[in-house]
Amino acid sequence: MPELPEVENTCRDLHAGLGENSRLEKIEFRRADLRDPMPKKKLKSLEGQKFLGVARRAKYILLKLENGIMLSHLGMTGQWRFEKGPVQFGIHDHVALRLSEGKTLVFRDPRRFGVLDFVQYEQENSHKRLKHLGLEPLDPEFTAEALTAHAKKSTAPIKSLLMNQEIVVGVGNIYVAEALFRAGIQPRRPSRRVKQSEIEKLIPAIREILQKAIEQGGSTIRDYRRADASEGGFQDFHQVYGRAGEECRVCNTVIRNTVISGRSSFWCPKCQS
DNA sequence: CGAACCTCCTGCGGGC
DNA sequence: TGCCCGCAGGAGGTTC
Repeated sequence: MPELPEVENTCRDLHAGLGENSRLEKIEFRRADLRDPMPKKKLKSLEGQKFLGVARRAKYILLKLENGIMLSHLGMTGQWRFEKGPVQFGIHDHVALRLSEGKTLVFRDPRRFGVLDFVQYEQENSHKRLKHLGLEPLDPEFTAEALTAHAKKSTAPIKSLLMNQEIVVGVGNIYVAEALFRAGIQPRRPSRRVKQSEIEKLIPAIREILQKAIEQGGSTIRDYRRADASEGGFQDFHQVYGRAGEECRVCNTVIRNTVISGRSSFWCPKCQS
């Protein structure tokens, strides 16, 4: 489900909902594993500690407490939500963080592709889930030069290159489609054959799409919800994702869906070459 | 080695 | 109406 804009909004919601002085009173596990077994003991060691902040790295959420970091990934259907007072748990509510003032933060994840892990402060860059991550697309280090260096030596379709989290993070199946449309590049083009001038368009295209999506609260296709259970709004701005068979809003050509590495890939045959 | 494929899991929408 | 199939926003492991 969630790509950078959805994770970023989740982080902002968590930051706002936790406020200045929230404390983790208790963590309750309603099952033992998500994608992997959760490190119960290590996470329980965070009980009693204050939340110091919320950060995002790639599609990971870092809940920073006094003596360690709770790392979460939403997978396809993960969701954090705040509850006040007694909680009516659903079957897919797997973890509950009991906070001060009778508030609870609930992690729900029907497909259980999500992750909840523990990271020590010294391991922020060396933890196994964080150490292989590539550039943040909204950071200035994500440049045409940097992307070209990878593109030149890759035969993979440009779409796959952009979704490779070891190269650039946060871009998933929705936003790669939208960014390639904006840059006028076919998703199947071999990376090494994408011209320098096109890469130079791609960088701002990715940034602009992600920024706009963040501003709109992300895309709600099915499961994604903000921490207050409201929906995102960027799905209304999708130019190609999920629009196979419909007309391109720019040139009226019928949008196509091609399978690349087993994933749906939406594009306009006229606007993208 | 890189790239494609497979897998984990549940729910839902479309087609019959 | 009801059942079955295919597909879904991720990503790590396996295979070729």
